[in-house]
Amino acid sequence: MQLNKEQQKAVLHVDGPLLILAGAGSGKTRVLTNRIARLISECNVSPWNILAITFTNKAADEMRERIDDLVGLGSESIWVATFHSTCVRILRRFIDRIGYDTNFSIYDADDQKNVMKEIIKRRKIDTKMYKERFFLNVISSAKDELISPEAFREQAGEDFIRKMQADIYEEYQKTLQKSNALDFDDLIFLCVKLLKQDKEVRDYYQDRFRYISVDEYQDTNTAQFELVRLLAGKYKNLCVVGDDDQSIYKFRGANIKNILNFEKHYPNATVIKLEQNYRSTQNILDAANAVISHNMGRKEKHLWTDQEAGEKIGFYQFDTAYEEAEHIAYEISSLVRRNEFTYGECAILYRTNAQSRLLEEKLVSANIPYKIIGGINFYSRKEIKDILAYLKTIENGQDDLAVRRIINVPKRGIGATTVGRIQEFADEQGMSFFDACRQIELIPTIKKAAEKIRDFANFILVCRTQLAEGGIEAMTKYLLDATGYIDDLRAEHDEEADARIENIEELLNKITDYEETAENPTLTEFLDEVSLVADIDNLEEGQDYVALMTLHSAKGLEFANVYISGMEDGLFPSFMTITADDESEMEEERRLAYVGITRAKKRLTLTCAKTRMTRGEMQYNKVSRFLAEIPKKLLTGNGRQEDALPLYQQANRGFAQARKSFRSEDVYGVARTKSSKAPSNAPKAKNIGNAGAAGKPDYKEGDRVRHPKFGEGTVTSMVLGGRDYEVTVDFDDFGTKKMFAQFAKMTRI
DNA sequence: GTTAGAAACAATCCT
DNA sequence: TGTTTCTAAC
Repeated sequence: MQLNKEQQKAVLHVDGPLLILAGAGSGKTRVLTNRIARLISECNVSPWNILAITFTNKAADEMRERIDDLVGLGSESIWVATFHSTCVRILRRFIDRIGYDTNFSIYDADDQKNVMKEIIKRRKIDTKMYKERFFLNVISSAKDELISPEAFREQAGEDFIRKMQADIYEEYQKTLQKSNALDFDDLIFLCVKLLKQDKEVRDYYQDRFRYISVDEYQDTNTAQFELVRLLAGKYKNLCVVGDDDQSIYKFRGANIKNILNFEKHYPNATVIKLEQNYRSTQNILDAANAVISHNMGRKEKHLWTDQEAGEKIGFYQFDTAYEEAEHIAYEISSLVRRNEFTYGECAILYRTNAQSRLLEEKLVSANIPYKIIGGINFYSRKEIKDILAYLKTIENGQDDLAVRRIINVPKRGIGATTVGRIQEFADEQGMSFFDACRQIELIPTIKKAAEKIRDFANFILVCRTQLAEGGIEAMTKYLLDATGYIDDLRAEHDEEADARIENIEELLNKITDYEETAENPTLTEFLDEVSLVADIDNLEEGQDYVALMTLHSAKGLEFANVYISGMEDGLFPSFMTITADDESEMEEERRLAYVGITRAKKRLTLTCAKTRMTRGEMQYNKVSRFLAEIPKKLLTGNGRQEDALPLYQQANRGFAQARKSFRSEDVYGVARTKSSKAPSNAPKAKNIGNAGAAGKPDYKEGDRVRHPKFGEGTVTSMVLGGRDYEVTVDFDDFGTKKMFAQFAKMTRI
């Protein structure tokens, strides 16, 4: 495919700041990659001097691949990375210049919460009034805005609450520093601090990165803006790509002004608009344009396509969310059967992760292969976090949180009281928790547990030797063996434990894979990679399954056939948005709708339900107001736009209070009953996509089996059809179901 | 110190 | 409804 005029103009631009306003589906990645390739082949730029920043690893990998294809030899020295991994790489080299150790740990949301919990306990703050989340949010937005604890205190003045927040921010930051740990926001914040403070480091990177590109620029926050400004400070060969209409990350500090005011920040900037859409049909594009046109204060764009109108947009309304999910599953099933789409071409999008459950259930019973992107990250599962805490302890003994997590896992008879005493001693002496463990005989209050603690500390030291001698994989295997972690799980003999074992094996695979592919594998680097994976990174292309994800995760992706479910006022736009007295929040929500609609290439279906269970409560929602914004002639299906709040009433804020909400008992007059005893909270072992290798199932006709969703049942028939067994099971609580063995995660009992 | 069962609480969206 | 925290009993 040829580049169009505007695309060419962007590709040919070499020196000076460049802003590319790229509408949805306008081929921005092509432009970015082609421009970089040309810099090298035509303009004599060394690959070593090029930096390309993205937001997700997936985007980075994709860009890397495409650049590799274009550039060939030498492309490996181009620095293509996410904001966070870029900062980690810089900090791993130079952070010792600002008071941390270069083998710092990275704390995830869970770790942050634990740190905050302790601070709150120590300060005897009433958790009813102030929750951990509240303070963490305050701290996070402060860091996004590059406000240090000191600056925060200054700004607080005499305000009581602000002063309390300042105290907590300061203590939180001290705790992290003492553990030699950085949270996600620190990665950017401290990198900016380093570059600002240290001229030598700044000069080094400014000189190295002569050509910088930033993708999804509309999502940058103040800290990221500053980082880019510092890096590009010398040569100012900065190319940013973005679309203000797709700015959907205000809640994590994204500042839309970064893109809107680019020309002010970089006065001689060239601006290029990419307005031809190569992705969607005219109808889809018309709907997207109609919705987004209700926003004020955007950069005017005229997205157009030379594709034909295509199918109308489906709009379906159901009585319950149950039926909604059923319909989607049924439709996908028949479209695939008629060879109109493959599973891999279909995606189901929703506003909140919680909506995935129902959809999942219906896809399972319709035998549709699927993969849920997001929800619980693989690396935040209990068993994985345990093992990683061991690895972190081995890597960085100062990481108190990691040490305390595993000191009694598996059970070593070291309880909360003992841990408390060690911590107390460590605090008094100003040493780390692990160092206190190593000198346990100095702690007078500990007698009985002393030996156990000594054993634990010695064990960690042995692991360190193992690591040095045999590498990560060998050491981890030794560790699992010596602690009996897997044996303990195996002894539990239930499917939940089995799933955990599988997850650990998966982790081992990742370690092996890492050690085989990395140039110079180190435990630190492995832990970095693990800490920085996003859910969306797990979506593999070319796999034949339906993708389920939130609208946020879907940004940057495209699918031939897209469903947006839960198009209801109160869900999408969210209840929070409707009740907030801030029109800009509604605009952000509308941009999210725009992002969702523009994901579709050929076929788009919007669905909603009149009733929906949320947190055990029955909710009655109107049709989403965004549906009222789509011209009627573009729609087909049983949905009634009239059931949405009419446009002229949408400015009226009073109605939110009138929303009705009953407890389910009140509606049906029945108490809630316990359903089947199948543990629905069992960790989902592996997602369907990986299950392909499964051979013959270990059950046969007449066997009793257990299914994660449907509980126990009896196998009534098993037929080999196509490439997999078709199993029919008579479930005790759910009746008879027919499914493919490969996708039904059933075990014999 | 450990465990199970009950009570309390909670969800936007993400690197 | 699903998950975390609290409490009591071993």
